[in-house]
Amino acid sequence: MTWFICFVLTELSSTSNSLKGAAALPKIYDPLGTEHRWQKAWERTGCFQPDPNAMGEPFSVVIPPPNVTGLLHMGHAFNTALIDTIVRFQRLQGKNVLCLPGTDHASIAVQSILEQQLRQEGLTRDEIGREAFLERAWSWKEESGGRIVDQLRRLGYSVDWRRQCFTLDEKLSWAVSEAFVRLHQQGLIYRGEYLVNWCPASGSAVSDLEVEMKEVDGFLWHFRYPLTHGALADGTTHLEVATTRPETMLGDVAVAVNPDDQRFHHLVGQTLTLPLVGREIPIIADLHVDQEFGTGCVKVTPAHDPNDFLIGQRHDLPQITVMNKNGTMNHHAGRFEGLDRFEARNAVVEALEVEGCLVKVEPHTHSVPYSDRGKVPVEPLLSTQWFVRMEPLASRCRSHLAKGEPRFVPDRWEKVYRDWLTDIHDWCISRQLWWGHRIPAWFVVSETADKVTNNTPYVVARSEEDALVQARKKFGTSVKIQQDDDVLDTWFSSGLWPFSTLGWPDEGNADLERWYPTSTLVTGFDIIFFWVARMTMMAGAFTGKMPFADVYIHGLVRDEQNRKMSKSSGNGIDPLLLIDRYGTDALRFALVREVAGAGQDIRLDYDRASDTSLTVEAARNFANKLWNATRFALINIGSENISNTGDINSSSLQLTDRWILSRLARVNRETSSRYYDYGLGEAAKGLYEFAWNDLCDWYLEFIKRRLNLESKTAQSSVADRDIARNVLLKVLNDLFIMLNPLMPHLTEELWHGLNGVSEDTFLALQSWPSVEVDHLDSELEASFSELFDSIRLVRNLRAVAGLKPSQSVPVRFITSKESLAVTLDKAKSDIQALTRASALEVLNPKQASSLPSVKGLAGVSGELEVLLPIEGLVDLDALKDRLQKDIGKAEKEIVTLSGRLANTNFVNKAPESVVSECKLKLAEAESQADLARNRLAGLA
RNA sequence: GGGCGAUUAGCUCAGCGGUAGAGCGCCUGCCUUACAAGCAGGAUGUCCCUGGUUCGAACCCUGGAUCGCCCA
Repeated sequence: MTWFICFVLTELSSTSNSLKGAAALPKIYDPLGTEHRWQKAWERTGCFQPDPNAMGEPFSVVIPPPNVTGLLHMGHAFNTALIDTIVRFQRLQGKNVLCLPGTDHASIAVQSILEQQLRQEGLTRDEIGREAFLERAWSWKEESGGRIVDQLRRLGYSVDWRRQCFTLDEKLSWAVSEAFVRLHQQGLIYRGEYLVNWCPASGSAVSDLEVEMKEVDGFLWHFRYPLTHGALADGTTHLEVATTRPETMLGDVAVAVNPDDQRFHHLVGQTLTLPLVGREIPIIADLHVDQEFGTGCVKVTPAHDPNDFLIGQRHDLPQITVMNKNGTMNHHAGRFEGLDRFEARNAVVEALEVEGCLVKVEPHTHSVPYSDRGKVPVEPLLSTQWFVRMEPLASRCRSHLAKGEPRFVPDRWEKVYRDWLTDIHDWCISRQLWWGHRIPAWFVVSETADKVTNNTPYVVARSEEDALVQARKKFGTSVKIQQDDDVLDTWFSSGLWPFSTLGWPDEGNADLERWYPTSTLVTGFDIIFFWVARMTMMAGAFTGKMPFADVYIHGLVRDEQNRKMSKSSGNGIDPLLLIDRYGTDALRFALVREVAGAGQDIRLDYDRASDTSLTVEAARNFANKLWNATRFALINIGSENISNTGDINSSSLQLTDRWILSRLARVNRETSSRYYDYGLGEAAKGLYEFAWNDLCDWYLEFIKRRLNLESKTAQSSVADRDIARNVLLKVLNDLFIMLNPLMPHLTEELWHGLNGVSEDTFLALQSWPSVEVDHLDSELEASFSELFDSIRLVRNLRAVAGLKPSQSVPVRFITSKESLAVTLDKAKSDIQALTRASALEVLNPKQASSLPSVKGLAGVSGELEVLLPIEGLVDLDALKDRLQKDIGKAEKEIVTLSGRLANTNFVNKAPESVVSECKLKLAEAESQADLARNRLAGLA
């Protein structure tokens, strides 16, 4: 390890001068090697593998299993950063933490990869058969399925890799078949023929959730359907229908009009002759028809449209399917048989035009259902599938929700979840695929001539043996059974994830007893329905409990143009590229820091030409800042023993020590409550400010002279030096722990480097420091903020007057504010050092007026007047400008404040404190204006 | 059609009743022995518009605009 090598070299090359050795540490932190090294050490020592029997309140999280076919994208990085921050924080709080990783098997995605491979070899899955196909699938999974998991490791995820799960593992598959059997026993699973979303690309049914509506520019075709029995008395010879999908007209079984539509009232009950087909179809009246849309006449195709399906049911119409499952037309399409559905569209239109039935075509934008996975329009198709009856499951969830289970953060997502559970449709769970959990149902094919039909009886069982026993009991000893070919929706197994991964249905499993229900689920809002709701429904059914106490919903990472990152639009930003450039900790910190508004999407700035991100770079710079602060500590402390005279609870603490310890205690308290409340972004920001501003900009500067006994300006004793050293160590070590959840590698490295801890001891397993309430001192903090203003004022004057940094000049503070004078006086030597003052006086106005007046640099801030009594070599004009500006500012304030005080309503109705504060400010502004005017006059 | 969110400095976003904030970027000066991935100083805003409530509104309420998302 770099640190230790450096230390060893130090010891060898110079006897006791650790300063020199530490100074030889690189000035720039190199994250890559460091991060890799700690990731290996954590995994090698198994330090994130909890024991269910260990002490500590349980805290558990399951990670949203990424799809095995996936590659790490920014969404994973973001989700991981949030989960790992929470989990590491809880671990530091002494909880017995389990964070359980895994992947899901992604039926459709894997299957389409494999089928593409087969196509390249000129094969189809039917040709090689189910067994060979699955063999290929498993070997693909072994080869490529681990990629995303390895990528997750690079994020520094503190999960228990030993417990890693895959939805097709034996353990999880057992849970799936058990769940299916139990749901079936409870009458919550049924099989039937319904209109489902058919994805021709994957050759399978998909659920409602896997369908995405897209706005598409299409056309509205108007066709003329002639009346079967010729013209009516009023001259009507035909009806005009409008459709966006002409090819389905081959399956039309009726034309519907609104019963209230006077235009067509008299036609209801008549029949039309369907062009091209010649079928006689009725004109019916149905309330569903919108009179305003199109022609007011709707062609009804129950086998190819969800609304028409319902109309068909209401009017007892036949269902004529005109398409095959691969999206081509079938024999019901007559001469169009064999054509693809989109070719058929054109062909049908042409044919209708030839027959004189095409009235007009108008451009028309409408929404078309697309298959999420297949990226093609889904076809509503009649088919026999398995469904889960959702209402009973959802209703149980609604009762839990009424008791606040689970708790949504931010709470507005609760409504989204509840609304979905309230108007819920049954879930089509069968997929006509091979890669997945095969449905544990066996058809008794001997009952239907060895074929599976819609009427073939079936049994649902935990195993083929069981199935056979059941089948024999019902249908006699000579039955022949055959397992359903289909597999279950991947989300069916993902729905069991929080308990199947912990050992369910083995109720006595130690992990399950210890860590179920889990503590927090962290996921994006885009899968509330897909996954969160499915988990709560399954958990309710099988465990009687909600699977997690809290659901922390986060937004999506968007690209620099605020677009959702997606594979298809090719706008993803590769997190690994950013990690290579800036380090994992920088990426994690950047992502979390941006998330303060919980649940909001985050936009990551990114320059595609150079693969750089200023946001992540800023976080990288922060890491470097911490590295250098620690380097500073090492240079100034080295490996020397610190004498016990430097006790940080001693009464000889300096004011600056007490100030930083007060800040530390406050930041500690704020940070832990923010971590608890999922205010991760705020926690990150607070720590950033504390580390950079309080610690580096001020405290380190304050103690430089105390640490360096040899220096000319040193004014320190060994005891005082050691106090500063100990306070610095305390602050850094606490800071490392507090930052550890966000930047685990860097803080681990720095902690080891600073403390010389053995390699197998980890910061990640230490205890969160307790808040030292005795150190809290808000008055002191307030006076320090005045002190900082005073120092800034001097620096500003020096800058305005164009003094070189090397020019040392005397400084005179004049104030009538007693408390400020005291603070300034106590901090005299610090102020002198930080403002390069050759001498420093703190006077009250009376004392000042007794001194001979001098020309010089003068400035005013609040109730403080600063005078740098020097002449010559300064830019007087700039100084006058500055004073003029001060006067302007003060005068403007006087106008607003006195205006407010002149308002009797304000004085009478506003709270006393606000009014008196206003008066105080007015007085201040007035005196400031006076002082500045006097100074300006003095310069003239 | 129903619902949700956003609109604040050039950019990304905090703030959610008491004189507008941060980071980045920008300007000026500094290689000051922790850090130039840094230090010091500085500039920058009709807080989307509109009414209203209030002594007082970026913040609460009406109405509207624009952008984005979800559901039908």
